[in-house]
Amino acid sequence: MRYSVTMRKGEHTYDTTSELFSLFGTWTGPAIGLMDLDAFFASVEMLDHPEWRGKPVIVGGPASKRGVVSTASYEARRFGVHSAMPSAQAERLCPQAIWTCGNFDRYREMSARVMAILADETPFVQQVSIDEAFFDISPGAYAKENPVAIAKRMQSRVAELGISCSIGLGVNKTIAKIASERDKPRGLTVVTPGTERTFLAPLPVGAMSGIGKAAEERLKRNRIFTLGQLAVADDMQLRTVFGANADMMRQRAMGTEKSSVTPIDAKEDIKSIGNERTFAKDLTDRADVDAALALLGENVGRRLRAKGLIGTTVTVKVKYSYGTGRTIQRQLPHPTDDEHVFVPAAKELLDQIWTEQTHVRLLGLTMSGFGVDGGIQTDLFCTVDERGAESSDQRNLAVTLDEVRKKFGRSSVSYGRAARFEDDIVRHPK
DNA sequence: TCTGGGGTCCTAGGACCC
DNA sequence: TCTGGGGTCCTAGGACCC
Repeated sequence: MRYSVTMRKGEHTYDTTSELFSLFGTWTGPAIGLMDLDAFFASVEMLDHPEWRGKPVIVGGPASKRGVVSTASYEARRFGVHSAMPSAQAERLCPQAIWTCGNFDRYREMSARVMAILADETPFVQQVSIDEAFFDISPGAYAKENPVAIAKRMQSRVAELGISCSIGLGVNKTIAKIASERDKPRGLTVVTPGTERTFLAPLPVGAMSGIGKAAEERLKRNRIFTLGQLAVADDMQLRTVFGANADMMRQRAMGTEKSSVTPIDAKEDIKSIGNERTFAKDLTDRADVDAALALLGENVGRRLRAKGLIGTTVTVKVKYSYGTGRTIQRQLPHPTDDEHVFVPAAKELLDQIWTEQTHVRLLGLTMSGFGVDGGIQTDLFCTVDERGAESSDQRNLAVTLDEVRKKFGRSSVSYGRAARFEDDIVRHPK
C-alpha cells in the first residue's frame, strides 16, 4: 500500500511521513477533511471481478444507446478516457476496454461501509455524494489525535475494504476539496493552517467548487484567471459575476471561509425525486412518448412510496435534439405518491408543448414539493386526491406491485403499455 | 463522432395579497 | 385615471455538482 503524503508549506513540499508528523504535532484550529473514493465505480467492479484488475475498465452507458462514461479505471484514463465522455468516443480511444453498465445497489452498499468507517472516527461527517464526504476532525472534544494520523487511519481502514481513497485536509471545506484532488489515487494532501493563501493563489478559478464553465467565462472577461486574482478582485466586478454570493466566493478564494460539517439526514432533506431517460432513437409517436412517461412514473412512484414522500409538483422535461429542450411544471390539488394521479397530469403538461413534429430525445418526470414537514405521509392507505376512492384502489395496486418488484426484481412486472420500453432500461451486465 | 442521470440551488418575471 | 411597495408563491430556465 502506497501512501503519498504531500504537504505544502510555503515554497516547500515534504514527502515523508516522519517529517510530516514532526511538523504537525501542534495542529490548532479547525481540521476539515474531504475523502474521495478513487475511480469508485470502476474500483468496485475490479474488486468484484479480480480478472479485470490491471485492465482498462469503463463503467457507463453503451455507445449504441447514446451513453456516456460514468467512471473510468486509471488504466482506462491512460488512454484519455474520462467521466462524462460520450461512450462512442471512449470506445475509439480504448477499444480493448472492459465495459459494464454498473450495479448501483452494490456501489451504495460499499459506500455505506466507507461512511460507517468515517462515522466511527468522528461524529461530524457530511456525505456529499456516493463517493465523497467531508469530515471534521478538529483537535478538541471528539478528536484528540493529530488530524493527519486520523486521516491516515481512515485510509488504511478503507483500503481493508478493497478500494482506495484520496483525502485532502485543511482548515475549511474549500481547502479540503481542492487538496483532495491534488494527489490521486491514494493521496493524502495536507494544507498547513496558515498556508491557505499560498496554496490557493496560483490555481485557476475553475479549480474551486462552485465555479463552472459559465462563471469561469465571466471571470475571464474581467481578467480574473486565478484564485489569487479572485481574492483581490474589485468588489463591483465580483458582484457582476456572483451577485449576492460575491463576498462568500472571495472568502473562499482567500482561504478564510468558515465551514461547518453538518451531518444531513438525507431522508428528511430530499427535495425532489425524478427519473429521466435518453432514448436510443428519438421518439416521434405520441403513444410511445405516453408509454415512456408511464414507465418513468412507475419508477418515481415506487421510489416516493419507498421513502414515504408525497409531492404536489409534477415536472416534465423534454429534450428535442442537442441543445434544445423544455421543462414544464404544475401543482396538483393534493400531494400524492401515486403514479395513477401524477402521470395523467404529466401527460396534460406534455399536451401543452406537443406537436406532430416533436422528436423526443430525452424525457424526464420529477416529483417535488414535499412541503415544509418533508411531506411525509403518515396514513398510507388513506390518500385523498381529486379522483377519490377509485385511485385509492389503484394506489393499493401500485403498492402491491412495489412488493413484487422488491422480491423478483424491478422489471418483473410492468403495465402493458409501458412494457415495450423495457429494452431501454439499462440492465446490469451478466 | 458525439454529449447520461441523479440531484440542488438561484434568478427573474408574473400573479396575487395586504 | 392615481398606480406604492413588501412578501410570497409559482413557473421556466440555467448553472453547477458528482
